Amino acid sequence: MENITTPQASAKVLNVDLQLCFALYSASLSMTKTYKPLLAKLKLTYPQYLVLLVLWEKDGVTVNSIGERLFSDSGTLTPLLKRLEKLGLIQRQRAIEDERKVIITLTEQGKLLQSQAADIHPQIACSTGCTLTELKELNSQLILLRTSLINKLVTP
Amino acid sequence: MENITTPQASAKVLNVDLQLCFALYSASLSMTKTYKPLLAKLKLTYPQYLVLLVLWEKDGVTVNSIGERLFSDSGTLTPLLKRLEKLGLIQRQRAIEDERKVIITLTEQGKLLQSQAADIHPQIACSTGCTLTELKELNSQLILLRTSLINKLVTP
DNA sequence: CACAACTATATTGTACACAATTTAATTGTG
DNA sequence: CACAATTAAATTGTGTACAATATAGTTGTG
Repeated sequence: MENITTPQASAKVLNVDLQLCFALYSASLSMTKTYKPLLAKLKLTYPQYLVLLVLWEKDGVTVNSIGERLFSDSGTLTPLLKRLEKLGLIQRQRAIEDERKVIITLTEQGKLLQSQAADIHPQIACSTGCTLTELKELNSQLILLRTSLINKLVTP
Repeated sequence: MENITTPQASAKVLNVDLQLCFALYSASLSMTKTYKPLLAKLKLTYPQYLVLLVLWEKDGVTVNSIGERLFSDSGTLTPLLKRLEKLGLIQRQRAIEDERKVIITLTEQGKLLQSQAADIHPQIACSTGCTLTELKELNSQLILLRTSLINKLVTP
């Protein structure tokens, strides 16, 4: 029977390698580093790539809807989207029916990038050293975890 | 039999929710957000907390050794450590035997913080909605993933 | 229709993350 | 011992992440 209040147990719990948070954090950063050289060929950063993934699915959407999809807000997205605009990949224009909204649309160049990006995912999947089944399993576990954490945040 | 080259399969693979990278990224950000209010009470950020976890295990170490442990470099650590110094939690001093090295030592205040931080991990574990077994399992899967990714980075 | 409340995005400021470069100290070689 | 190569940190510059605030447009209510 473990007693969490003993100094030994407390030290264990404070060991960085035993904390899921750190595994998550370092694995996420490693993943970003793995993407970096592949995305550099397309002159994209990893968060920019995520935004494009969302837009390739469906564009002509608001900043907010991208933010909901990616769990980020305008403070992050506005400058990021301006960089994508400067790269000529998207267009930003105020909605006519509600000028508070900014509609993000892919340019032809932005649409064309999709086919070039298609190579990336399989290469990453290979770098993980996991089988497709393992990847799917880990993916759904992480989504469950994320959902729990977010729910605890909203209603603590 | 799946053929990855069909437009359908390609669209699937480009769906952001199906990509492990995004699950990892968003779960990691959610985790950081969960820690934020708890760490705010100690006036710490999440990366600062990670550095302290390493130091609580063993202090009197170089910047580099902290970096190896946390997979980060001096560009990130130098300013972070200066902030911890300003908070009075650590001391930074050049090693006598090799003045290129900077030795990081916990102050008394920095050591005292450990007991206050002990509450945090159990609270996070609770927010994940996972059992201890599930947490350990996910943790080791993520460490394996990280190792694979880093190995592929070094020797591509 | 005036006007408060709300909504969508933008801006500002702090703190990473990380590549690239610089600085200073140390080590290996002739 | 001189000096090139190496090493450890620090610095610089770009790109997020995110809280807090500001701005501008819209909607609901009397």
